[in-house]
Amino acid sequence: MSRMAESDQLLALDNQVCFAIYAANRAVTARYRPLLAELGLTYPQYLVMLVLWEAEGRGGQIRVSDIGQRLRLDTGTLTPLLKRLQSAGLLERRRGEGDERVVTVALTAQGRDLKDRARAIPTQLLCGTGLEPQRLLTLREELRSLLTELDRAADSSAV
Amino acid sequence: MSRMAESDQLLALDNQVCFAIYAANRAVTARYRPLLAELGLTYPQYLVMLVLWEAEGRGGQIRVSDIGQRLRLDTGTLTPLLKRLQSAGLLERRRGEGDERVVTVALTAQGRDLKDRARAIPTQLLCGTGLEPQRLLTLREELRSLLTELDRAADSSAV
DNA sequence: CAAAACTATATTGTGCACAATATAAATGGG
DNA sequence: CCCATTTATATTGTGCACAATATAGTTTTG
Repeated sequence: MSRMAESDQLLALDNQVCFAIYAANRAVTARYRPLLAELGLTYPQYLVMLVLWEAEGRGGQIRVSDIGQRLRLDTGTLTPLLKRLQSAGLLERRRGEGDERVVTVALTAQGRDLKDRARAIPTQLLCGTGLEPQRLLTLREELRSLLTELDRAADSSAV
Repeated sequence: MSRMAESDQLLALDNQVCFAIYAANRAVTARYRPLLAELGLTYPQYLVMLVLWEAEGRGGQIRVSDIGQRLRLDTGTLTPLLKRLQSAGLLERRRGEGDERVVTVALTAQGRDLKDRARAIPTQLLCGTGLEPQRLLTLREELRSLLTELDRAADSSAV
């Protein structure tokens, strides 16, 4: 079939799982983009809002580092992103009373209300694509276990 | 189990396939980062080099738009990236002789030689993580078919 | 053949990601 | 108690992504 050397097959773009993930990730976020634009959100901002909406049921206060841990993002990403969400009026940032190092994030009424409009997003996305829910569930679990193994590998090679 | 409303389940972060892809993508590229740093490449630069190494077997000349089509990236991403690879001495960019609008990219000797060092990357990555090749193949195929269906959905809703 | 439409790349601006570093505050040991 | 260490966030700088627009060159069409 191919005249490529075996060692070259390992470098063929179509054989790279990493490229499949990379391309799929961008295709999926591109699919979200027009829907989220109606809410005035980017995709990473949407993920932060998901975390904040979840936190509502557990007191409503959450630290920047908690968001970072949940989304695996560092402050270099989150600080400016949260400031933009604050400018948009969706949340407030406050220094912790007890510990002055901590910054606590809390939704505003506007931020809470946005959840009602966001509820339509997952269904809209699914309907627009015609993807089978069961296949997506399988894919999600495989990606999750990939992530778990990458974490374990990273831990075992840590200093 | 959960006291969340059903409509809230759809917005739960852990139920989002999109977040699973997003997180997995960043974890995988993080895994590549130290290996690619030894070659002086970032992850997107590595992908471009894969395309160029493949093109070697077919004449060695490739247009910017060909790279863009293959990687699904636009010129706003590729132009500065290619300039950085050119500064690194890995490739040359030339205006097309026939059509002055076209920019052709060709590897330098140094760019071609880098392939020998890159061959170790896929194996190194696999060994470092202990992932089973068969599961990765399955995952890759599922991501590919997801991408195909997203493309079809995008086409059918196009103007 | 000239104007319009199209094509290929470049530029500009915004918003992530992440490394490296800075700053400030809390904590723990001598 | 004081200094070293640790912790939490912020800042800076580099490099993607992508929308919008610009520029230049080619093709099509009246």
